[in-house]
Amino acid sequence: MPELPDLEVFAANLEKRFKHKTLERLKAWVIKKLNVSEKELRDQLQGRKLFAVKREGKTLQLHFEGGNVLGLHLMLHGELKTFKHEEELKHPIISLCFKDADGFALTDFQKAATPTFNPPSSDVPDALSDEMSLSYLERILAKTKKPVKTLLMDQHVIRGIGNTYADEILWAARISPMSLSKAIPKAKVKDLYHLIGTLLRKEIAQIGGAMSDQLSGEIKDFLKIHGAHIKESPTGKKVQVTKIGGRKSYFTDEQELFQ
DNA sequence: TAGAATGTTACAGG
DNA sequence: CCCTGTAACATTCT
Repeated sequence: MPELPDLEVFAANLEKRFKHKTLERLKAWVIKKLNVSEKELRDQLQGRKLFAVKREGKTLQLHFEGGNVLGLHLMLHGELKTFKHEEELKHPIISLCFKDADGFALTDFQKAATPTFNPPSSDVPDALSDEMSLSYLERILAKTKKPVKTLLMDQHVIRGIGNTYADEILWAARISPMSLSKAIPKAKVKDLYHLIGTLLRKEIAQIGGAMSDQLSGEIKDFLKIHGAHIKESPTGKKVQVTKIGGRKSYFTDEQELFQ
């Protein structure tokens, strides 16, 4: 469920709760999408200390003592749930019990959320990484006829931006989400580039401030146009709705359509 | 109460 | 073969 800013906050909050704790027991409830056996996961991770939790694209990565990493992708409906007794979990995918702490689990009623042992590193730049340069954005936009929103959300091109923040970023940049990627003028691409970084970072700070130490939930308080309940943009223009790539998209006529 | 849900992927069609 | 758009996935919530 969460998008990049939420995941960033969850990563920080997982560290707050579990950093330096030893993983006592791991249980894989749904193994269909796991890239290794439950036994190998246990052999490699149980008894090890968690020393960092990072966000990479739309995944969380748990770094354990010994150099092994457990990646978690929440997909559309995945959630992190703390628990005292794992039998109480609804739709668990994988659960982790730590010494001298509660456990936490990845759950997903759709069974789509995926744990990955030692996820391979990616060449695709994360939206908040140094590799995400203006020249890179110019290059990929020039290459495609897809609507710009579709491109921003394409995880094979930029990692981390989802449906909600694609709308938010494009409204901030005053670019219509339906704009033909290659038709966007250079000056506008520059605006877009800077807004990706500043908007996401601002959102992380705001959500972080509002979340205390939560690991789940959605804070939509800071969204400006994405959401059925939002009728007007902050500048008082009517919010319009359409579907792009099968996903609801919110925009206003303040956003210029390039085609 | 039928439809929508912040994602990804396989597949169809051009 | 490359590019783009659509449907399916399984369940819950409104």
